[in-house]
Amino acid sequence: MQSPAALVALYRSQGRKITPQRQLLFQLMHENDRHPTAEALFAEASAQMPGISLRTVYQTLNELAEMGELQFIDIGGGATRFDPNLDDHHHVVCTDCGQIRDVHVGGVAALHPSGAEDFVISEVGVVFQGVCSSCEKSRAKTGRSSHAKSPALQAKVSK
Amino acid sequence: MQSPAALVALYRSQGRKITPQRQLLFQLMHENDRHPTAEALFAEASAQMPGISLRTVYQTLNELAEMGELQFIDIGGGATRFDPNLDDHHHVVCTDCGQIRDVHVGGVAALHPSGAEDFVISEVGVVFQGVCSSCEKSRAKTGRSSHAKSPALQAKVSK
DNA sequence: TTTATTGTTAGCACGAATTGCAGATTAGGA
DNA sequence: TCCTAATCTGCAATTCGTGCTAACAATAAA
Repeated sequence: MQSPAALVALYRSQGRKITPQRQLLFQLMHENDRHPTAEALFAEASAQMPGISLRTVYQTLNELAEMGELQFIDIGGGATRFDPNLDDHHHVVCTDCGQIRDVHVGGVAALHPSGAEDFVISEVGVVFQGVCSSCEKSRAKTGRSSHAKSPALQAKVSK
Repeated sequence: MQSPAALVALYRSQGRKITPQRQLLFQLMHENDRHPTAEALFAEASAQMPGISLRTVYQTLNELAEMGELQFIDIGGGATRFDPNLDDHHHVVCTDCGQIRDVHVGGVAALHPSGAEDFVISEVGVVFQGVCSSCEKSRAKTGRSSHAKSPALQAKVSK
């Protein structure tokens, strides 16, 4: 998504009001690459603005999504996460700790699905699943093939 | 997933019991390529076995997933859907009506994410988003660029 | 076939995530 | 400063899925 300043201008140009809540959220989301859930963002926001409502966080996120300033990613597992990165990118998910990281992948445009000839494709998303280095370490240490998966991810591994 | 008969044998071999509920669900899921939600499957099952519980449907689906007989797919939009197709395949989603179709995609194994060098990747999933032919038709007919999206998919389009 | 043993089922309460609603507030223009 | 529409907040309601438990039924044993 754009910078907080640019968003303020964009909002103004659309007749939307600039409230302190929105400004705070603009800041917290700007260049945030942690793919937080609404609850997580709410927690961060609450730290700086005690009375803010979770409802407002949801509203603002939806607003920004409608405006195309951010995307929702739903990689199975309860809460929807948001991604302010508008570049052409994809994601890797650690099946152990649940972290999501942005990655760039070449050759995606060359992929062609057979069996969907009657579809007009507009987007392609690739999700890699694996184990991150820190989880890999704890595995080796404890000897178990995998420690407790983030509950949200259990049996949720889609192909 | 395997045929109902094979599943019965598999269940027996694991000391699990063969109940009429399970048998019905085995049938309904076998070669089902509609990627139904638990609710949808429950509706189909209820038609043939009036008293069956939604709880039982969820339980059986989880059971089969644990046994590796089916996978859950979570392409944003409320309910988790299940896929009894164990082949190496991917999905196309119609952003209008929400239908999901299996597709085969070549070259997926050759994709390499840059930015995840510290991950040990185990799976790759590709999701295409587009509009199916029948939705494309209704678009042309009504002139609107897109009719009401399945509510579950609104602003849920992940990349 | 009858019985004993356990795995299963059915329901309902509960929990997490998210949205609908309505009254109280407030940003911004006149 | 005043007005009005846009916002925010808090709570109820909704959706999807799971935990718990008493009633039940599939099997193995007698």
